[in-house]
Amino acid sequence: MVFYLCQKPFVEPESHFDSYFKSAFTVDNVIFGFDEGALKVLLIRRNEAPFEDCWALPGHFVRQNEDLDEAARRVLWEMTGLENVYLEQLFTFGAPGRHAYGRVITVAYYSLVKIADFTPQALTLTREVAWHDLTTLGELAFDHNEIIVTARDQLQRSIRNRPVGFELLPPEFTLTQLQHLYESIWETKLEKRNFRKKILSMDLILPLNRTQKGVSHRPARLYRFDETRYRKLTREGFNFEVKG
Amino acid sequence: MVFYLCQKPFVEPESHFDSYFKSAFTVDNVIFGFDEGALKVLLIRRNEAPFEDCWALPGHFVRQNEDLDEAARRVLWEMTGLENVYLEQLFTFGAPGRHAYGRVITVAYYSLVKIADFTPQALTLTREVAWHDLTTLGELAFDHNEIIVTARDQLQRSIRNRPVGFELLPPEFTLTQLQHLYESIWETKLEKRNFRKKILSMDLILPLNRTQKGVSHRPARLYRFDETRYRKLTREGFNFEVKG
DNA sequence: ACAAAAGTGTTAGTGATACACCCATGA
DNA sequence: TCATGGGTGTATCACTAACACTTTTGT
Repeated sequence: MVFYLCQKPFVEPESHFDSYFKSAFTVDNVIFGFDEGALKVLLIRRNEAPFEDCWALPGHFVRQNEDLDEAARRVLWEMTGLENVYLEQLFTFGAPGRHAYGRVITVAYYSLVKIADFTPQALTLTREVAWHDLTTLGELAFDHNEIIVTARDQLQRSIRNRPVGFELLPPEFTLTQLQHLYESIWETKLEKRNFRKKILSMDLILPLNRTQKGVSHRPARLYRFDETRYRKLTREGFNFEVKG
Repeated sequence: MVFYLCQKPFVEPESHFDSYFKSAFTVDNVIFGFDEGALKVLLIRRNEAPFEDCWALPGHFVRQNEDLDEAARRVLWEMTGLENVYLEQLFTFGAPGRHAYGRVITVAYYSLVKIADFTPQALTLTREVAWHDLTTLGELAFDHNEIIVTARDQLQRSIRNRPVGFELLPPEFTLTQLQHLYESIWETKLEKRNFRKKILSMDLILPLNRTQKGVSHRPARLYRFDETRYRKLTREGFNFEVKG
């Protein structure tokens, strides 16, 4: 038999704890977008040391009384102007020595956005903001290359069971665009007929009476994602799944 | 065209950063075990304020020059005597106010162990160590109940695609034990014949020429997990999957 | 009329589900 | 001999995978 006895703590720090309260933590945001058939990540060029002038993830220190999620949102907004972005916690990186000024661990967040919905702008602590193609990234500040690799792995896993792909596409898209999105994230080729059958059989994307404009071949039909229906099906136990 | 210019940082902290270096971080370990048909978690009774005498996850401060993974291993060992446990990072909890002595964020780790492999013992900072049934947990220190819920959700997801279940069972186990393990983690009932067919068709567990002892009914055959084969198949693109 | 991508149907095989009875052992 | 859980086979259905040709549009 186990007794649970759980009182409210005394607010009376003991002195031998003081030595632990000398660290800092930051948040770093990995924002993915998809454009011109390629996966992109939003980077900033730093305005301050260390790594001044280097490209880096938009990230900065968390304030003393700020929740982590809140800090991630604030920092993203302050550095790039992006607002109302759904950020998900990814992983925490805390190797000693990863920051030159002291012990700093960083909580990485990630998100998927539609590139057309935002016009990133260099604000605080930022010389420049730009979308970078994932396949041609150079060396970034701190351990940010490693963070991006982790985020990309996570993305590869998560598009399998959650319809996250739709978050990266414009509201109206063609099935071929969706297929290319999966192909570029997984770095594979998918079979057109089976992919379409699978996607359409879920009844999650609605055909519109509109088609692509300005292409020099047969224009493709446009579709949009039926989020309401997705939520309903999910409540009923439906499981989204696309195989690679 | 984007230029990447990424120099080594100067080690010259600027004074306006000082205010950020006043936080601490801890690691907390959620160690799951499985015994008597029920899922268990390893808890300690605390030896120091805050929450002295309360049950809590084995967790403590990370040292200044210690990697997070390393700290999790050390703390687990120091508090419970468990060694050589494979810990995986789970999530980071950082609500302001979660610790009475200042801003403390905690990186939670989790692991699955075979209960019989260890004899937990109360060491540093620990009055008592014990396995607790997950279904009858009382109120724990800090936000540890929330951390355990997160770990449990993660466990429910991860036993689907990784043969983690075998880590919780003794090296030799019966198929019914394995099925009960899945059932208690998912809180569902599975169909015996189909479960066995599915598991055996993967050729990952080897039948032994031994059976259960000391049961008052037909004794079940014992099996063991073929880890070598699992690694080989995984390299070849095989995907473990058990459906609920 | 040609180039370029859109769009579609069928078949064979594999895996999932649902279901009921006999077997081996200890008490 | 009875109670208890161990153990198996088959039929149906759903999904996956593999495959080639016709359609629509712009140039």
